[in-house]
Amino acid sequence: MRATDVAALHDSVLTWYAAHRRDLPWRAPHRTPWGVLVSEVMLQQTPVVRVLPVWERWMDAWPTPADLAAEPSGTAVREWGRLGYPRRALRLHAAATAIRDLHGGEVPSDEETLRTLPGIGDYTAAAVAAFAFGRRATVVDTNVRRVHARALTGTALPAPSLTRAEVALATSLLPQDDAEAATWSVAVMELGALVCTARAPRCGECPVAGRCAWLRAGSPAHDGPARRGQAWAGTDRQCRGTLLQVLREVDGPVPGETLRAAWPGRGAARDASHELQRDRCLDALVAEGLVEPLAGDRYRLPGT
DNA sequence: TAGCCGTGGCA
DNA sequence: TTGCCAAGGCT
Repeated sequence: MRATDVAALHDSVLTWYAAHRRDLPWRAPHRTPWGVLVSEVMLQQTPVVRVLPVWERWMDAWPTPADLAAEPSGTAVREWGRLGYPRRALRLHAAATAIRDLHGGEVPSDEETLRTLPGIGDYTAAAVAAFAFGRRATVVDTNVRRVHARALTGTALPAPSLTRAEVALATSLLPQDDAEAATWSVAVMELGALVCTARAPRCGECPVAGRCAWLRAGSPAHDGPARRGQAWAGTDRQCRGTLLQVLREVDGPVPGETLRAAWPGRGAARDASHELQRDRCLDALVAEGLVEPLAGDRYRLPGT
């Protein structure tokens, strides 16, 4: 893109963002780097509306990494509630412990160090560096990828997995100034979340519609390989979720009998293969540290 | 690297 | 109703 086109793109999106941005608590002026980090982990594959109440509770209970690290890991898993992917809670607890023990209790500000923390990958490291510390970092999430795919590449959806070319494109669009770069990143993400949505984009409200390559091409349908749906009914994921839900909702240790009765439910679905699946999933949860086995065939969330 | 890892709302 | 999707990370 020509420099003048990039500048016009910046102006359009930043002006739109200033007028339409949501006042999310992790964007408030008094936010802390820890609050930003917690929000970014919770937001991984999880909608904002579901994160909001859990984030508020977590920040009230554990305003610093050391506060969370002082708890048993199972407490983090319990307070994670139904956000999904509960291993994130475990990793967040481990990250808090590492921050306390290895980084003087302060969230690191550079991407490289952030990436060493459990549960912090390329996206989250860049997001924390940018949004918590105002660093110039290339933030590429699913929203950014979709906006770039449409507005610049002209396709309905990005490729299944992130490519080097996409990262290079995002970097090429990043303003030189640190603070402006961070605002640009969150603005593009917000545009993707509110206007340039996956299923029914609101092109009539889009500040970039006039220069959108996808619109100009006639909004062609996605022509790549169909996206693989994630199976659910009867899968290990459902089984693990069911077992963990029992442990979350009960205070203290649960008899193995109670746990086993939760899967696969009642009636004809109960057979030997389901029991094998159930036992395999429980073993895996224990191996991953999400469940702690106790003497006398009892189980609990670790340390609780 | 492709597959796995939760959960719930919406078109 | 059901498949798709939501601020990914890990192996």
